[in-house]
Amino acid sequence: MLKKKIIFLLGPTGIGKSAVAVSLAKKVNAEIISCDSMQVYRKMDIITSKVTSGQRKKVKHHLLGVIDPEQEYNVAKYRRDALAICDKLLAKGKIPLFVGGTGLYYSIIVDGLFPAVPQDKAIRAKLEKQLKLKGCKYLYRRLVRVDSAAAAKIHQHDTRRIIRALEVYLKTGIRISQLQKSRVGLGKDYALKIFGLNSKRQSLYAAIDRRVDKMFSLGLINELKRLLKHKLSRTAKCAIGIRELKGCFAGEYSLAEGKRLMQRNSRHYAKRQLTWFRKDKRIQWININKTETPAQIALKLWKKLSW
RNA sequence: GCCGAGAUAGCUCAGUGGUAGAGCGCGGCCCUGAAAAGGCCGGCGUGGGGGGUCCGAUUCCCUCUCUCGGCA
Repeated sequence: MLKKKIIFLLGPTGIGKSAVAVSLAKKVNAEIISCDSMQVYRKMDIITSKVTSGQRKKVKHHLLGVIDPEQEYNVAKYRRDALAICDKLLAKGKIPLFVGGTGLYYSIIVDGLFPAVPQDKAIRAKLEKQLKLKGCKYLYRRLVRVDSAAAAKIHQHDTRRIIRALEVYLKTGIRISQLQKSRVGLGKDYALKIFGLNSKRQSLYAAIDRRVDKMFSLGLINELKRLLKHKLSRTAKCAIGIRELKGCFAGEYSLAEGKRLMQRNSRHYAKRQLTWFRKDKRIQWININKTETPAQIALKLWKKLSW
């Protein structure tokens, strides 16, 4: 039996994935599923560089602006939502084209997520209180006692992961290091084609800087002022630009400085994305140069789509 | 032209008579319910050129070059 096809288009922020994706999707009768932790939010169009409504008319996009910024969102929700859409597309004969730069979201789609241990607010609150009172070393030592395998992988300053590992253990009595061994991805049942877009670091960084400039000319400030009237969830407020520009609004530094920080943090983010993707040997990398149009790049990808 | 200040890591600068550091930048890495988050690691640089003093100079002295400020 022929396996059903799924395509992934990955790459760092600002590389130009979105435009290429639209062009590719038209060629192969695909619909796009965003693989981006921030573009899921409503009212955050400019700040997250969502594709224009014009492009959305050409190809159907999923998981763009579907969550209110007051709501929290996370990997588990993404996996649930994305796979539901993926199934629907496959059922009607469309190819799902995952496009984005959130490495973890990509990974839990392709490789799976370990059995559900949702957050537990009460346990978290307790752990966070202990963190404040006794410091991260105390929590780390606790983790070493209950799950030394997890502790060996987590740095003692990485409080987020220490807390999660403890949370999982306290809630279920099972070690997170044990649970992490069982994950089921798509690879077995589907034919996956995974592309990564990259370019010279220098031109990537230049593109990122330019894109931030463009956000400002598109009305970033107004969008943000409107957005900040809402109480943002702790996930939504992580989008690059919010923290940076809040400082300007508070009069701590100039707008120019805020923009500089946005550009710098976006560059750092791109670098981390590349580190994440680099170790995944399934990705077929396409190096692009600035003279190529999205359509030309899409054509290149299309030619590599022999299933 | 004269007076003053300076010339040290890609940038801004600190410091010391026994061959150098900090921030930023930059690079590498980790990653399973916050992931655009969070965490870790990485600095041999002709200490502007030349000469002198000294066991030894980036550090003291002389000189040249350049930069900045002031005066003409």
